[in-house]
Amino acid sequence: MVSLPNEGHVAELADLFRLLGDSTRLRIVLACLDAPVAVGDIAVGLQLSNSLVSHHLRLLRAARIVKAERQGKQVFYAAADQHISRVLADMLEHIAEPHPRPD
Amino acid sequence: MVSLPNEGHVAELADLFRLLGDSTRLRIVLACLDAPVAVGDIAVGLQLSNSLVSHHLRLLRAARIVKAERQGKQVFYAAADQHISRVLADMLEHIAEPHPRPD
DNA sequence: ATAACATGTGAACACTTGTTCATCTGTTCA
DNA sequence: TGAACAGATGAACAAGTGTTCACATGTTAT
Repeated sequence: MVSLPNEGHVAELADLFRLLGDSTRLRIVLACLDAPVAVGDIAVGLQLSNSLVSHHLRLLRAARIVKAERQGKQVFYAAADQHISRVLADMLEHIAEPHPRPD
Repeated sequence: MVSLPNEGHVAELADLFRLLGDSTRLRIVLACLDAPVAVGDIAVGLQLSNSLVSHHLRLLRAARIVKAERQGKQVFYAAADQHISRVLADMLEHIAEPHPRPD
């Protein structure tokens, strides 16, 4: 049951979903879902350029999907809160849902 | 706790989020979240052209975010399953979450 | 059959956006 | 101070996408 969000919240909601709506960016979020990871390590792990990862992380951080914490030369990123994990888990369940007959 | 989705699932996940990532399309989803609504009624309710609503509904239906049911001349659309509502609810909670300090 | 209504669809446009490259800021250690 | 490392950022381009317009499809009635 979702109490209908007002106009402003709809735009904010859409912005969040749009950020998760790119495969590269989504993989970055998934990479730092369980524990903080440094930018460079994300880049290596996903085989992306540091620049690209950094660009995406900036957007994700601005939307508070991830949070950053500096440790020396490195900056570690992690999922901002539990809700992000839940959103992902719910959407995975949606995918897992058997699609019977239509359309 | 999210068991890491494989490559194919990441793309599928991203596609779903991308569809919810447009304000117009998101409003359409919200409009038929609780009960089936006809295309024309959605258009009137949101002040959009029938054509635009239809275009969006096609994408949403292809991704099984909404399901369609014909009744005479009209076609009623409704959210496909509970997971969609949950995803939206979780993301709303994320927005409601107080953002304490950083940046 | 025809008309009227509801929805679907293809093409075309403007606009947005992901990616790369080059450069810059900031931090640590010598 | 300088060099070396980690990350951030702006510009520019290709590719993708939301919207409109005109027209097609399908359904119910006369």
